[in-house]
Amino acid sequence: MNEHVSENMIENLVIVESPAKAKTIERFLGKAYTVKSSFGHIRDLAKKNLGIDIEEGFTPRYVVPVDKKKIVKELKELVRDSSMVWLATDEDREGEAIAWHLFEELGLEKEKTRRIVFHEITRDAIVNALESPRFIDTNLVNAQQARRVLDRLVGFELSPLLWKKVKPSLSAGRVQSVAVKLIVEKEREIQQFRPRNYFRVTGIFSTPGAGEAPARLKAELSKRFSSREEATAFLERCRNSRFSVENIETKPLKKSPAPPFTTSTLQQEASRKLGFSVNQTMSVAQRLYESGKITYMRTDSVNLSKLAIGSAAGKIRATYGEEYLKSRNFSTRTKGAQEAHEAIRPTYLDHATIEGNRAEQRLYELIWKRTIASQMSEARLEKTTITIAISGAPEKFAASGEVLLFDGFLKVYMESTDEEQEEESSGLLPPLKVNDPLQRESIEAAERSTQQPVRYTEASLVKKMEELGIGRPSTYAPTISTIQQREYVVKEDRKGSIREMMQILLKGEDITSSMVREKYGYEKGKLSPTDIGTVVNNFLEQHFQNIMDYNFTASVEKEFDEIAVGKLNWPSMIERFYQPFHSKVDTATRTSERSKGEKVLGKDPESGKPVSVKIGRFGPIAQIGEATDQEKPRFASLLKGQSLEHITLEEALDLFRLPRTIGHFEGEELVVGVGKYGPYVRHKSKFFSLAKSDDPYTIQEERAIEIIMDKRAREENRNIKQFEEEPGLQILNGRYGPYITFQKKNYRIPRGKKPEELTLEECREIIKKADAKKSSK
DNA sequence: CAGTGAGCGAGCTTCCGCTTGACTT
Repeated sequence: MNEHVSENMIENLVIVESPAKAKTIERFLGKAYTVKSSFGHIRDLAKKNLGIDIEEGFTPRYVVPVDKKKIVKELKELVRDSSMVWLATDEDREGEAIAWHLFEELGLEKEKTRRIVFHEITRDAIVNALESPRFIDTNLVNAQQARRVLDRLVGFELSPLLWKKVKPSLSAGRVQSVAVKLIVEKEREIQQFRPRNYFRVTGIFSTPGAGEAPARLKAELSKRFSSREEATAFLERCRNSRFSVENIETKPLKKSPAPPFTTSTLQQEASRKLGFSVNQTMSVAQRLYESGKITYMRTDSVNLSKLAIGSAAGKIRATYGEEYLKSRNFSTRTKGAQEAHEAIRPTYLDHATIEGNRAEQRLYELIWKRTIASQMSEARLEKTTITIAISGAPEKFAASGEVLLFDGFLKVYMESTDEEQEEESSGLLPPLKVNDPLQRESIEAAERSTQQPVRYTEASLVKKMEELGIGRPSTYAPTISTIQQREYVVKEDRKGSIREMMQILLKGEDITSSMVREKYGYEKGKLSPTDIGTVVNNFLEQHFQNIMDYNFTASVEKEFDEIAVGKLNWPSMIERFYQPFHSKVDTATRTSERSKGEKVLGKDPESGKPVSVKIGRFGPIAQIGEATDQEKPRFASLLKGQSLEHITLEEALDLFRLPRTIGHFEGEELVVGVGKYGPYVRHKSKFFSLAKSDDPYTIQEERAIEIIMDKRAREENRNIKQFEEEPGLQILNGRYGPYITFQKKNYRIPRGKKPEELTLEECREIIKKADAKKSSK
């Protein structure tokens, strides 16, 4: 003890993953504890040469990445001054590995190190944890190493193969490639889908009330007709039929609340109810977490702490009354869930709303409602179905209605679904008895079409991935960004089209028919594959069926579980996987052609040469002629929105009409083309982007000049002010409004200041302050 | 930054999962 006496001696150093968590725990623990965070993993496989010594039994080569050097140094210094180090990282595979990496990298001593875990951040949970320490679980760490090594081998052997066989800089991996496959397969289903039209029959009936006002009732026929003739024939038969109540069935119904949020369900509901992208949801949730308003937002657990359940109960009792309360805990059924944390819930359940920006308030409110509702009574309903008989016809009409007897949790929150509701069942039905006659008002046969499969949104893709056990709460959002960044998939809106559907109406004695215009196929923010996504997917499916199988992750997870309990040796598990995998990579490298998705569309009428499309080094291109010794083919990039799959010969030939000269201006040519950044007009070697509404094939000289003048006016407008004494300092108008630029750095103008009235002194002051603020951070 | 696409060769790209800054005019 004497060799190192420091005034800053720390009795206990506790290390957790997240700084926000560290702050909370420090509050619970006394002065004898210093709590720090590791900011996640502090070591990873080296990037060079796989980071794995395959020959040496897959020995991992771990390094501290540059952005972690600082925190590691800081932790090392703290460790030196500490009597006891408590590794309090999460109780799952990754958390155990983080603890082990800390132990190794910080050079901890076994006698001075304890490993503790807790699933919830409450005083009790933490105190209990401190009382029952253990040591690092090597088997669990090995399971993580196996997971890490497998992912590296897959990713770093498949990606370079794609660079050779498809296009540079592409990527493949256990998770992302399967996510892309889901989207490619959905698109295939949609292409194979053939809509079928049918007629749906609904009738409106009334009670021939004596005295009181007649009540109306809408009912649907149990049978659907596949043709206009059948539907009309049915209406003919109804013309003189009598209708009566055949049966009345009343059933009690219960609805239960959904469990509290996990990362995946939060992303889904925020997408459906608030229109947030998964990235947006995560960054808003991160802010709520950091400001202490919600619990941790990356979790697969639906568990609530006893404390939370108790305080939800108090809130519900006080606000809605005892009959609305039903405390319960949910259990997780998700594949591969590791449940290191609680569900996502408000830290303080008595706060129904919070301060913050609009997005934060809305997301918080959603989380609050979902959590509270999960602890509330079931809703009780009564569902009534009335069957209506038709004289002289076997078909029946049915009307159903739901009556809410007790709202329960519905008072607070109702989960939404991805499917569009066909038609909501009506509320209260009129009081009727069996055999009551009904007056037929009208019967309508409306033409409908079967729905094509629905494309994924970001959030519904996350749902699917979670179902398959692919990816983790911390990677859903990044994975979805990656597959869009690689341009495997795009998020798009579809305007939809109009179609005419027939409506046949029986009213009084007349049967009339009319055509009704109907919008269909409208989509917002749906994911669909690009050409590259499809080509890469087909290539991987052809050569690596096992990795592309939806069950691949589930089956390796089973083995990781066996490693985690010490029943399986991790290098031999990896060996068994790697042998056949690597030889497939080898085979594909040697034998397979470059996978270009090449397709011949036809012949160029001018030259008679073949016209084809394929994936080139820079993306999809069209080509006239073939590369031979004598000649070079002509190339043109496909436009945005065009695909190898759908492009026609005419559209491909059109591409070669660009660039074209459309006239002159100020004595120079006006040339229209399509470049990397879309359609442009070039004038005096300057480029001007065309508007979305301009078509490069038809645009005229006059409009091109207008675009040029517009741009010039905007540039003129860009300069607000300059100072003679300081020519490098300018006040400019930018995309986000006025700003100051000086020495390649930009500065915001404080609120309340008019940019054109700023003096040089004031500008210098603003810059000085901003720089000072920055360096202090 | 508004091309490119033949071929050579150097050097780069890439995984999943754990975390938050850095940027944010």
